[in-house]
Amino acid sequence: MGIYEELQARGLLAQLTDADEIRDLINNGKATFYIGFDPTADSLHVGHFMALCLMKRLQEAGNKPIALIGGGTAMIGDPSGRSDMRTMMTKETIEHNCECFKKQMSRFIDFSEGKALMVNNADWLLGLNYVEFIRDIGACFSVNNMLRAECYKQRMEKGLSFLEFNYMIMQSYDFMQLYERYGCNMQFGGDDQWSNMLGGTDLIRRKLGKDAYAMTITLLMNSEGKKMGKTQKGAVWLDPNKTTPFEFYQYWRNVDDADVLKCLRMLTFLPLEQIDEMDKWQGSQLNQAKEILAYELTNLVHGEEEAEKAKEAARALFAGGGSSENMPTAALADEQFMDGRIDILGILVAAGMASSRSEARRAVEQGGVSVKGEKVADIKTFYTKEDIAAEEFIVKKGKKSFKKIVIA
RNA sequence: GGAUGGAUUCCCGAGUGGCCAAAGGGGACAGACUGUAAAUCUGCUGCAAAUUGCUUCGGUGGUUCGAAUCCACCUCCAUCCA
Repeated sequence: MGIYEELQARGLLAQLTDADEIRDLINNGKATFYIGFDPTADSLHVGHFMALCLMKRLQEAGNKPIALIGGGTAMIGDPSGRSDMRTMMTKETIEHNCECFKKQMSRFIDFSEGKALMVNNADWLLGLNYVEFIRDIGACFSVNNMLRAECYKQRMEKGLSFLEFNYMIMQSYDFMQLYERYGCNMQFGGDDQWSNMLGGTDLIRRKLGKDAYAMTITLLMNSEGKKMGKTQKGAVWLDPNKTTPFEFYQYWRNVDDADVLKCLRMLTFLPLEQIDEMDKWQGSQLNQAKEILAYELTNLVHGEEEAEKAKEAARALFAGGGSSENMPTAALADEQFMDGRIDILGILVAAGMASSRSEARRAVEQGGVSVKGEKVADIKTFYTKEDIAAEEFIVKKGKKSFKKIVIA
């Protein structure tokens, strides 16, 4: 089975410009491909993770990946899949984000000995001369065609600025640059990138008279059709300082029944036979599959040690037993105590389990808070430093939110 | 540049002088039921020293005893015309 067939079996392939040609290229290690990452935040998230996995798989199959960091395109902002305009980022922020991306990517992709490249499109985009550029490149794009592209259609109602309208052209130009500079003949990306990617293959055909290919991977959607990897608090990040390994683990541990197998196939590197076996599991047995999913992904992103810790902590909290050693912890500083004591609302806020005392109050009043396994009935319950230091002080809010409280 | 419509709380959206911390829905959070799932039902959803007080309805001023609501100017957005 070639890599193409494997990707297909995992349900990753979405749209391809030329299936036969692409199969031949990637199965035989003849592809030099690129995936673009726009540095819109200071950490990669789950969406990027899929792309990184794809790079890794293809690299292992002998193809050469180019990670393109969009230091230039980020100045514009991709309107695809957006209902509103992106906030403009400063150059400094973008540069900082680029640095963060580089670090995180090297965990997944082997950049040694020219096995992979990392480039920044700021290198060729920022120095462009406007008039030259639109004469040379802009002439190749039909506005009529562009407006028909799905990514702009959605924006026609809410409004689209000329700035963002240019995004497709920039991305197409990137592809052409990479083709000329590094012989890059393929572009991969999320399915929402399809029209931008086609712009690139078209441009290469028009300007260079050469063929290049594009392929998109399925976006990871849950059974309700929403993009996965987002929580109410925002994205699920790969940076442990933004999303702790425990939170990361819990995110996957809690996916819907309907989504577990899909996630296993698309995100993990487990052999397909093993996943097919799990496909037969039903009902509460799926809980095991979720544990495997959570463990595997945490292992990939944060390493085995963190994955073990997260698993241990989760078992301690939910299944009883296990050690509480690795449980998420919040430390209270001296100034958070008044006369040597602190009330339950203060603890909840200090531990980040409630965003305001009002919110904490509601949680307590509704019977959702317990300390050391006992429900807290009164919002005026106080604890002294000694209470907290004496034995393990575990605060639980709701069913899934736990923190071990310690004194700083 | 001109005409018209618009900006309300996490989101959508009602409110057009006091009865408004602001209907309704969604989401989130908490409770019941469960398998750390889904569905369902209930509660709850600005902040706080909490039967009270304080700060919110794009911005800045004004009218008024009293403004999300009226007036002026400004900013941003949409639609049509150029």
